[in-house]
Amino acid sequence: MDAWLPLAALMTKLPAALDAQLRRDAGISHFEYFVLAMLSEAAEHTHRMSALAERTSSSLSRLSHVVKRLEQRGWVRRAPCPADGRYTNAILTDAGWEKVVATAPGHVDIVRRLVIDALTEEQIGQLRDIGRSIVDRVTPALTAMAASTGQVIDSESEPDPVL
Amino acid sequence: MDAWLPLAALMTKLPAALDAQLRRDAGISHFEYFVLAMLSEAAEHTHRMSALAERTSSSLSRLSHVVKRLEQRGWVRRAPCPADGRYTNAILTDAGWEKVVATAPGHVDIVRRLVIDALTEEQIGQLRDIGRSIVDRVTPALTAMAASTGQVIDSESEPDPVL
DNA sequence: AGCCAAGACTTGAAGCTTCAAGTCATTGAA
DNA sequence: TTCAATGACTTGAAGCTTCAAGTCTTGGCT
Repeated sequence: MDAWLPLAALMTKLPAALDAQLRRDAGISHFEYFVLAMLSEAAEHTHRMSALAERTSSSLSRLSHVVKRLEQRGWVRRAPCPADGRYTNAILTDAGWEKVVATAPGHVDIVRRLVIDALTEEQIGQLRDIGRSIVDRVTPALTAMAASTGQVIDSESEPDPVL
Repeated sequence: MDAWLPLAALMTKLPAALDAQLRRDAGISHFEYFVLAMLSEAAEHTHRMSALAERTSSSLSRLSHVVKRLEQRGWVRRAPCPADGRYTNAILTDAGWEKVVATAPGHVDIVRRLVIDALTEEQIGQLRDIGRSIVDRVTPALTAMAASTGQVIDSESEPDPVL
């Protein structure tokens, strides 16, 4: 409880703060920014939708809706993958690149102020390790739960550490 | 970046995992559970709406909508505060109490498995301190941003550490 | 060749959150 | 006393996410 309550508070408040800054200063949500940022780092400013969903930890459905909105705003365009027509590529436009360049400094600044500056050098290292450990547990659990909708966890007979 | 990326991943995936477990096993969202849990810990199983919003880190509007749904499901009821008619009390019903009692073990179990068991004793202590430090920074920043909608952060002329 | 199964999205509807107004009770000033 | 002003919600609409189907392409089987 001692450690869980602060973490629970963190998980609700920090995303809210990041969202508020981006919405106020750039008119986009944190998730929209994150999608643009991931595309800006990709080779050719291009990503398959499924790979982008993976990188942004989102469902394909959510990503599809968001990319449609970003497309309407002129920051992204979509094209079927020339090599394999089953895939769709999301491509950052020039306007999209400029949006990222204009928006990134303010975002980086608030992350630094709210997270990095709140901690000592030592704590930053601890946070990295703790974050990785938890994410490594959560990721397979999330996959397992998506696969077993409607079932109840049986912690007695199921020694699998995943859940 | 080293520490930020794991934290960003944590903030999207851990809430998703908790939500999935509660939705699957109890048919409620994590936020709905949290509201019921806070009420179950309160004296008389009662809280003013504004105090409950504070404790759950949510807006009054969001809480109002959620409590309405919980009321429709019979787990909560609302009554104006006898002492001061401006306030509204949210009160956990007997059925609501039973819902919490039935739901808590599964939720506690998954938090333990995903968070606590992923860490050493030492890391749990570190996480508590890190979480508190960040939340202490984020909370006033969030308040400040709510108050200054539409304005741009000026990091040069504004030495205030809040943002 | 023809078909079917699998994978990769896309879409429409339903549910939840946010935003902007609106309502109601109480306090304080004229 | 009367009447803003404040504070505490509540509500309806708009926007975003999730869920369940539906579409389209490719690879493999016959």
